[in-house]
Amino acid sequence: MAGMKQVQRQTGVALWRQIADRIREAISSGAYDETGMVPPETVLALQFGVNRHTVRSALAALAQEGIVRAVQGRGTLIERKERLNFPISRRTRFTDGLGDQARETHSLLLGHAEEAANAEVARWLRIEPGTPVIRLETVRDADRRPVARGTSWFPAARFPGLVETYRQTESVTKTFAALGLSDYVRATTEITAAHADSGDLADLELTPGAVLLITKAMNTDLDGVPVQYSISRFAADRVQFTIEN
Amino acid sequence: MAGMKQVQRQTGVALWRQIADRIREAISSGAYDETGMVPPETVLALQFGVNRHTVRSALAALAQEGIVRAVQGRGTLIERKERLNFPISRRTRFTDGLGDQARETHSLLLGHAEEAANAEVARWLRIEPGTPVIRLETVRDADRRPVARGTSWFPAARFPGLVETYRQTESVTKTFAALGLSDYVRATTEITAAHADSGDLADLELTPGAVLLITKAMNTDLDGVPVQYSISRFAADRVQFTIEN
DNA sequence: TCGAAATGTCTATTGATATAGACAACCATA
DNA sequence: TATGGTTGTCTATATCAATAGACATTTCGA
Repeated sequence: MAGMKQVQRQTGVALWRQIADRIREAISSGAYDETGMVPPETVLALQFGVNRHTVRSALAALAQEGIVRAVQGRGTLIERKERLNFPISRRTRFTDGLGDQARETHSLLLGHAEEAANAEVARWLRIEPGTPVIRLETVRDADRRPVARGTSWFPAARFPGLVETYRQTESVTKTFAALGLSDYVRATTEITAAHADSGDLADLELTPGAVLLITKAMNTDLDGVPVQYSISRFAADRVQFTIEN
Repeated sequence: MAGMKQVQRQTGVALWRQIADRIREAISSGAYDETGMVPPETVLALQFGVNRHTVRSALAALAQEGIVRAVQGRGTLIERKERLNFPISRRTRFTDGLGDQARETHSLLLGHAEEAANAEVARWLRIEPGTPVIRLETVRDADRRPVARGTSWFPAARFPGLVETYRQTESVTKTFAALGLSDYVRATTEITAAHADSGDLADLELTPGAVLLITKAMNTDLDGVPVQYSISRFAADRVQFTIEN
């Protein structure tokens, strides 16, 4: 069964990085749950058909991410393996959706602006291009680990003081409530995937080549009037989405 | 504005591949729609802060994928930029969902087997582990381009002759209809993202490091009894999902 | 306490990646 | 048809990625 877990050569992605990605995936899928450890370097080298030093480079990268910890004489221990689940439904809310999956969640406001809606934002919010909108740039953490970074736009006229309220509540739901919108629903969600860009790498503490799940979502009030359009970029190795119909 | 589009060095992902991924993304987002061409190599080299030869490696990779075509003396033309949209709803069907986005769709049956349900399949189909199930391995094309590869499981007792029917109809919906199940609904969809593995690279004609959207989906009959569980792996640069609530 | 098994460190060599510069070939158009 | 702008090709060099082998160090159990 040697060489079963194949890697590709000469493709612009270093073998050690491909192997790191495979092991990370294997860890989060529970493949090593019995021992709580990654197989020995020599075994992995045999499985992937590469030199032991190449495996060591991969494990060093995972150690850097805090996923594993090597102990001389014992082996390489798994430190962390969770993947958060986000339900997507008419009632989708970021923090509530996490439920008891995280003990602690935070939303850090990176920046904000009041600006004129561009064509895309105007289309989603169903307003005229050029209408004033408020833009928020946020990073969301769960248990001190960044999970997603996002940009949200809101019609400016409807939500005066939104920025300050959001900064205090760290919650869109609470901000809406404080500004007189007691309930809202998720109308549309688009999901794509892509590689992380340099901004993602910094904000989400990722390594290049990392995979993102990207959502474009629109929320409306109970009359169907759009109140929020947001683009969120999730670290794909930390989350999954669930849709119940 | 030089060096605006940043790339990361010494991270196991070659610069030319990072740049290829960025340009691919820029193309599909319509950034170069005005000219129908990629900017000149010297301009890209300046933007990314790399040598022109490095940009050429990236463009060569995109040409290999059929996304661009370089013409000496003129520039590098964009050949293809589409991204298919898959609506996910209670009525989700693969081929119908594509609507008029593709002129021609195919489903190639790679393999099939009758086997005992493992723990995961049993849980999703709500049957006892060990119950006989039929497994289908398929690759789906749209306009001659592979879009997704998938594995589906069906309760064997309920659908005798399923394999032969599917091979003829190339459609789950038509197969169900032929076997007496006139209608069904999508109950649950889980979405994750990951890097392509070696099987994906071959079946979907991808290059290593490519990004996949992965769905685990369960369909039921109108009484809520599971009739199909499937894991599908979509080439992320060719598709997006839309959820309407 | 010895030995097996595991990670840590070092040297050396080869091939892929990236930079640098120069010039050829080709296209559109003024 | 001359020119500027573009892609194509070649040489040379430095650095990173990967292989190979040897041996040290640590842990754990027989």
